[in-house]
Amino acid sequence: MLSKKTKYGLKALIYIARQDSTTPVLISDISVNEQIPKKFLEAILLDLKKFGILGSKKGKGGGYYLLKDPKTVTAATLIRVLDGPIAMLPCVSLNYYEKCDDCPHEEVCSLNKFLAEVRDNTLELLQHKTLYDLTVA
Amino acid sequence: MLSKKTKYGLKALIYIARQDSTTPVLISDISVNEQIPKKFLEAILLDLKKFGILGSKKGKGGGYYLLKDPKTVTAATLIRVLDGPIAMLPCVSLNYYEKCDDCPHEEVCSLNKFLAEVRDNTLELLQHKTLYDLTVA
DNA sequence: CAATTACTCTATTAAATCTATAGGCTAATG
DNA sequence: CATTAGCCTATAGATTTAATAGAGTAATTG
Repeated sequence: MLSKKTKYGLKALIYIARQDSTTPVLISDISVNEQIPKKFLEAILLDLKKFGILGSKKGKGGGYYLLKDPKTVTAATLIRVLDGPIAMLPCVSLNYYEKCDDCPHEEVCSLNKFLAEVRDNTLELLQHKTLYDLTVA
Repeated sequence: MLSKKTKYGLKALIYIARQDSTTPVLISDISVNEQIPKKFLEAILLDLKKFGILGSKKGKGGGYYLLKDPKTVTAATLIRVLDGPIAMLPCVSLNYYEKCDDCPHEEVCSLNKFLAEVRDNTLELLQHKTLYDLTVA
């Protein structure tokens, strides 16, 4: 299951992507309209800024805005940034790989093989769905 | 990500399914060979028993054994029993559905629509992979 | 029938993660 | 220079995860 952080983050991004891209969007605006706790949202947006997805502007007329074309931002990227690994086990993660303590031979572990298949299957979908797709759906 | 409980449970089931089905398998046997903390494993197997997947026998010659044909037990069922929902959000879960507090109109929520698609995609794979498949892979 | 074996039940706990809030600070605008 | 709005640090409650301890119960076997 995705964390609330991830759900909030995705909703916020969709919200921002749907607005007129020439003016920044207020945190409080998103908070009210998407029913996301404001302070929690602040932290999430800051995170998305650190990863280069959002930019921000302080002071009057400030707020958050997209740094990238929504058509180039995939759901896979967003979920990884917000939630972490997409894979079901660390030993099968492409971006957050970790060996299992148990499991002496990963190459012949049937669970590993199976979950790699699940990962590829999910990734195929997540990598072709963009933020833009989510704004028009 | 799957919990360790789930990983251990799946490994234990695969281990049991690979043994001669006429004699029960010892907890300690599984624990040693699959490197799973014994006490933790006890609780997991008990869980799988409650859900009717495993049966058990006490005393000498006792242990755990499958109650079902491995070809009829799907990965989807096992993950649900051990880990819970397969869906990425409660509002998109078939077996553990819960409405989002935020989100006034689920029908027009693009996140809901998208994650339902992800769920169907994953389920398609998980429902066709059986415990038997995992034992021979 | 008693000793042994092996699963069962209850309880507890340490650690990690998630969710959320508080309050002061800094930068931009007009 | 006052106001606006994001930034930073700290904290904290709740929940979940992972694991352990120890006594209890049922089945087998000699």
